[in-house]
Amino acid sequence: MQEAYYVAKSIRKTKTVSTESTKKRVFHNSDDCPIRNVVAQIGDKWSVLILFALVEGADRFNSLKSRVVGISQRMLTQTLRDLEREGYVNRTVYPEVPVKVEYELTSMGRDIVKPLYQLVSWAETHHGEIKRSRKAYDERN
Amino acid sequence: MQEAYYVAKSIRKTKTVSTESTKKRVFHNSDDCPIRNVVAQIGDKWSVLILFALVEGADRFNSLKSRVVGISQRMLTQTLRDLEREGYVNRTVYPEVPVKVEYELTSMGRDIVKPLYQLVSWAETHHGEIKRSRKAYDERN
DNA sequence: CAGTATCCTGTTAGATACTG
DNA sequence: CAGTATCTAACAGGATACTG
Repeated sequence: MQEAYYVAKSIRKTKTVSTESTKKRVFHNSDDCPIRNVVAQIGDKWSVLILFALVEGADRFNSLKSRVVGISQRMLTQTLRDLEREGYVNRTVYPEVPVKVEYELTSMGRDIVKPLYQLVSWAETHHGEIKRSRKAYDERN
Repeated sequence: MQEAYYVAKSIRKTKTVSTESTKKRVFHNSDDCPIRNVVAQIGDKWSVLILFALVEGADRFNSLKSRVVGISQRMLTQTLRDLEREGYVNRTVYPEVPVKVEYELTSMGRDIVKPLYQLVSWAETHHGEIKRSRKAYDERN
């Protein structure tokens, strides 16, 4: 396992005596921790679905709205703005009448989709196992 | 890109006429969509950090509490329960006095950490780029 | 030690109405 | 068409006090 700056060696300055002093601490500092700062961002309710929709190519606002089933206009706007701000999505306005706005993945957007696919692929494979685990847990609790 | 059941071909039954009828729809159905159902679960504030802390081996409640910096007792309990329910974590009570409770990754827990590392590794690599993108966005808006 | 139980606040996201 | 603006309900999560 690689050692990252948000995972620092435990500086045993606390008074608690432990038999295991080799374990690392895991920080969540919002500014400097990629986990909270990057993963948590795309871990919201709609980001991944929008990114996956855009993998198939540039698309317009209302087309996305109908393809990302269940999303509200408000959340589509807001999540697209967030994704644009992060650098995953480009927004292009075509000054026609009526106006046309296209969203497409940046190179970084196409890039982050790869590890996301790994994760989603894992999730698909283990989805049944997870559902069984939940069911078993709920039955014994 | 693989075609999953949460990504279905667009059934063009809406009245809107589109020049691109080949794009897929992306569902978010909570019960059947692994994205919402698995990814969103571990996308909360503490799950990934706890999983990463447990990669180093089984650990006890209060040790975890000090290692996962900033987490409250309430959220540690709650997130551990969720992770246990999903099947990522095993909880073992040792009936000593005082009681000792150990948490450790299940085989599935050790397994999901792999794609998570891929994602976090990506995040580390691109963290600077993302921060610059945010700054640029904020300056022009 | 390893939690529960309460209370409380900020955020998230849906619904609805309106606009250049 | 592609959004804003506003209101509100639900939820996530922190602080604190208490317990087997």
